[in-house]
Amino acid sequence: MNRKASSREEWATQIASLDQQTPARKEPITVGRIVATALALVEAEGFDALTMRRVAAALQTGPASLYAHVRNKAELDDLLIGALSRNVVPPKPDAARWREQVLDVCGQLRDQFLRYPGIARAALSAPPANLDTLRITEGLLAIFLAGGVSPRAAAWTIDAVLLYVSAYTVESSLRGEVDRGEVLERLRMLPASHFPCISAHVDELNSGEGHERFEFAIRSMLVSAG
Amino acid sequence: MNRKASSREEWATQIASLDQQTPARKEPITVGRIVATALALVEAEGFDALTMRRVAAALQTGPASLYAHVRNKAELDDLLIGALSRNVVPPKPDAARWREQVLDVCGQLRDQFLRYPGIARAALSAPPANLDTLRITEGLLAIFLAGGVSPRAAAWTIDAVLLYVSAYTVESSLRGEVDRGEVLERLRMLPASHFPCISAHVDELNSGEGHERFEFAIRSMLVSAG
DNA sequence: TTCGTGAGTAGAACAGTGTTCGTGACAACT
DNA sequence: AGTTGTCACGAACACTGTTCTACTCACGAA
Repeated sequence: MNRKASSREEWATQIASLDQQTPARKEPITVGRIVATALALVEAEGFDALTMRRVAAALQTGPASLYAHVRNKAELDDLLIGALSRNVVPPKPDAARWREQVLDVCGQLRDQFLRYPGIARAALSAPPANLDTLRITEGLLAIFLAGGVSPRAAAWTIDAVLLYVSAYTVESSLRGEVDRGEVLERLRMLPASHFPCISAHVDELNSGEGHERFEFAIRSMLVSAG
Repeated sequence: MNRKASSREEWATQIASLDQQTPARKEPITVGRIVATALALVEAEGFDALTMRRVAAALQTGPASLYAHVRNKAELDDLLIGALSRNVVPPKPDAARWREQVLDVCGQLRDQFLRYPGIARAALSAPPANLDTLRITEGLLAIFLAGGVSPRAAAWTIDAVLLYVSAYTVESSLRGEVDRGEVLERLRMLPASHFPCISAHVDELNSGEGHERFEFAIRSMLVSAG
């Protein structure tokens, strides 16, 4: 009975394949296709929508099929931030304008993180030994050293800067959901008796268009070095 | 039949309550008890172990009971970082040593985050309008202003500093799991052909005992201000 | 040509997760 | 004494990541 049923199913699939001019063999699943569809999913619906089932469904298969190419979801996250880091191209070091070059690299990374909302959370959880992110570290280190910064200060500043970029983009990603004016309204409601400084400077606290705060923060980490 | 069965159960619970000298009425669930058990859970097993079911089980009840006091898990997270922020006490502003005071507040916050491993992730996702974290912002703002920093620079620097503390503690929390020597070993394996700067300064990249990197980063954000 | 063999493909299931529904019991006010 | 409303909570739903286990199928050897 079982064989008969399976032959019936096979028969049905053969009939169904008559409609497609392409051969019935489906395109094989590769790591590249998985990463590509995952990135598209995150770009469209955010990092929370990235589930193994969603990726598998987009590839017209079940979730189990992914585990032949990817060990974990953690590894998939890792691959994503790797693919994303590959889009960042560090400039050739120019000693005269090394601060601007650092700012440029950080801006590239920030834009990559913001393009895929919420993915920066994965970057914070990712192991620091990812080969593609190390390429960015290498590029930054070259810029710093060309700028005359001591190796130790360079290393520590790079660490701080990369950490800040991740944190900034994590926050910035979910600020998109919440209305920003809402925050300002709540700050205005604070009683001056308990929050004198905040009440007095609520406009300054909420100021900063675009990425002004971002560039301010990065620059402030660079002035001491060198 | 149903009534008979329920009366039987009631009879059984009455008999069971004979053993306890405390009255059968269980201690009521309150927000405070929920937060306290949640904090204990995070302190002992980390943020990933914090689930509604685990908290409910520790309170000897089902998960549904929590939702009468807490809207969401997100709100519970918020309450946790609020309770944790209440442990940070900003010093009375002293214009002469305002930088050290900022470092002190950041250190307090860092230690709180590290005491409850992984909870900093919740701090990054939390809305910025939390009343207890605003208390810290207020304290910092007072210190900055007393130190003669302009309101705008103060506001932006506070933002950057708090973001960095969260990111630092997030990373530091999971570095506890992975062996640190492992990272160093991987860095040593990098080919100097592709990673000349990293290979040349691998020791500097891995240096920094205790919270040296932390204090370096915070200080570097403060030198430009003022 | 026939027969394994081994890699790639998935369906089903498991142990979790956050959250909601509806029932039930208790305390307090009328 | 009766009613009301708040709190407690078992059961269930829709998810999540992950694994087990069959099953297909191209490819190389006898």
